Amino acid sequence: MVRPFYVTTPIYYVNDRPHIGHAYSTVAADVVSRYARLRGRPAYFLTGLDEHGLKIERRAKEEGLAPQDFVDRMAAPFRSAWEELGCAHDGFIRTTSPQHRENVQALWKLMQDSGDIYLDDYEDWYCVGCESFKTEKELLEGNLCPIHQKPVERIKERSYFFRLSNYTQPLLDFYEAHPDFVQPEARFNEVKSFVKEGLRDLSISRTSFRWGVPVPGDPEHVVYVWLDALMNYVSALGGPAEQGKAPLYDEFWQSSGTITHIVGKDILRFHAIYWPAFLMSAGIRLPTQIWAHGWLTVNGEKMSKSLGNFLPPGPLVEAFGADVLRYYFMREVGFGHDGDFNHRNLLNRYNGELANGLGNLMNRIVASIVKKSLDGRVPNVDLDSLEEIDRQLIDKASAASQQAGKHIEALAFHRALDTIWELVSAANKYVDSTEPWKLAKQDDKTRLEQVCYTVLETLRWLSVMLFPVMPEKCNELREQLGMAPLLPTEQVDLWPSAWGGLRAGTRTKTATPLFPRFDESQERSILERLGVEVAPADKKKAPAMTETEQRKDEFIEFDDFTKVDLRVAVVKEAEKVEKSKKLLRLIVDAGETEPRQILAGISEHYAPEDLIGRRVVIVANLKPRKLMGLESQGMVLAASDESGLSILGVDKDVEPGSPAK
RNA sequence: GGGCCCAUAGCUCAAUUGGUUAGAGCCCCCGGCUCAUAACCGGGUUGUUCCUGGUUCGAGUCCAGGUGGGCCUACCA
Repeated sequence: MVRPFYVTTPIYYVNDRPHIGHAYSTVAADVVSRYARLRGRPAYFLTGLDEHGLKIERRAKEEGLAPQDFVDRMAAPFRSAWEELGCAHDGFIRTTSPQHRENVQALWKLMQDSGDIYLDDYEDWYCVGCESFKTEKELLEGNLCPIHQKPVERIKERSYFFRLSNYTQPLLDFYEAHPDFVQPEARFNEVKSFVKEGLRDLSISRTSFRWGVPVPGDPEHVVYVWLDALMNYVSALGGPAEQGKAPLYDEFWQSSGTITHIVGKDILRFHAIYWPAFLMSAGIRLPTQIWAHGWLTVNGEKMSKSLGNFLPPGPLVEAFGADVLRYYFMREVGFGHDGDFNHRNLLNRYNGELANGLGNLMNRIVASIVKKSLDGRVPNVDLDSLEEIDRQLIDKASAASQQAGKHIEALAFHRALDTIWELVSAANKYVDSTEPWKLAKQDDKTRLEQVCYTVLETLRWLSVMLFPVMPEKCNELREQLGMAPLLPTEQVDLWPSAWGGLRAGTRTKTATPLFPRFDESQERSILERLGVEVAPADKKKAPAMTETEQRKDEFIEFDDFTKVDLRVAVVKEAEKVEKSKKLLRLIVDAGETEPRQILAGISEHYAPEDLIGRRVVIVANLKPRKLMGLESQGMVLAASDESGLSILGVDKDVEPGSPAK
């Protein structure tokens, strides 16, 4: 029950400034770690920064700074962002720290001792933005990286390799034995099917830049940034380098505690495949779970610098407060799904749930009825003499507490909050049904006290259950209840389970409403200040695609057909493409000044020599495309059925280049 | 090409894993209340559970096929 709990966010690349995507991951990690602490578990929450790599080295140079000075400068906004958001991390790892570098080298040696590292030549395209090699087929037209749309570079170097191929089966066995290793399940399936295809050895060193951790014993090489980065989860705790004198490492990694890595879905492969393989090789225990969450769009659009909707958390925190933003993150989108950050929606949830729901419940009881009729004090009631309707609310609270706890443990934050709001709603209903204001007028003091106590105690429960998500607001709520701030203590489970924790006679306090409602003009000015364009009359939801539009005609226009430039061409040369099963490389004369190179996937059906001299029909204006590193400047038409494939030709020797129509 | 996931009210999502009449929230309309932040409470409207078939006493749930969407992966010209 008191197993240690270790949760991490990804380490963010310092080249960026913090945005709500980073904030979302970090808040989630903060929420689970706060929850674990409330349950009395020792918890450690790690976040940090990835500060190495070619991109940083270059950026620093551009700015005329030493790399270390550059990253120092870029690190500051992250630290302050997490502070503003109330993310109380225990550790903040930076990959340039000596402790981290030592541990990366220690990991390297452990992997080397296992015989999993060897030296070989490597040549391929490299994208500086991704910090990774790209295969030909991934590249866009003109050798552009598909992610960054920037040119990749041809890099040939001697490189150390990790025998990832040896871990295909061990990984599959591990997945089999740990069916919850990756969440959500659909993502786990993707990981498994990727591994089942068989893994190739991984290049894990670079000589093309210096800004990284030197390979032990071969300082010409720098450790591959992903190996470097993944190691942070262990190095932050002291790691294998500090063997025997790293109490955090012993407590949170080497114990039987839970280790949860929260990651974005884009970096799942590194965490679910490479990282466990590295650890297996080094003989270090594996994490318990990798949780891949989705992406946030902003008002329905993908967040990007070029679109100008790159959203830093700072101004939002300023406008709404950290807890409101945290609440919105956790409430709005199912963890694991993609979601949308929508300002309008945030305001609706704020007014509808926080202000009208929870805030008003608190206000109507504490600042009004209890204050006016009970002298602002928690009444003394006999819990055994409560009425049925009181017990129903208590039962509801009990159920909510249990359910919400389970949901948070499963990182289903939206469900947890859903459950908790059912209780808020039930409590408001309870107040309406019991009508304490009438009891006050009727001088039915005993009943009035019972009703007020029941609501006050419900509020106390809520102040605990919502604490992981809204720590500040919950402590304010507690202050108004006359209670001390929550102080999680190891070995003590504070999660609500016993009714009656609120002491009779406690003096409640009235203060400003917890969540003052925004009226329309306030909403407008907030949105204006944030620079959000608001559609006047509820701009119709993204028009998506209407079903009717999708049903296109079965026919195409003649004009459509004439767009296709079909021509007769004569095959001049033909050869098999090396290492390819299906492709033939053809040089054809299409009546143009230069011959064309066309790749055709017909190698299984035609021998190259049988094609030379034949007339074929080609699509001449097809956009060129690279296949196996060779550009194909057109397409050879062929018909196929179960028995095979047959190239289309002409039955007279028409001139090369003749149009076909 | 191979694979995975999904499809439920106008929107966002539930449905105890095959069990009664498919439910919430938001939105909209009507009513009540007046302690409260114009808050709260009640009532009302909206469904071919994507389609077709199958298994079953019983299917939103399981099976087959199809359609549409998302994702992973691949030498699709």
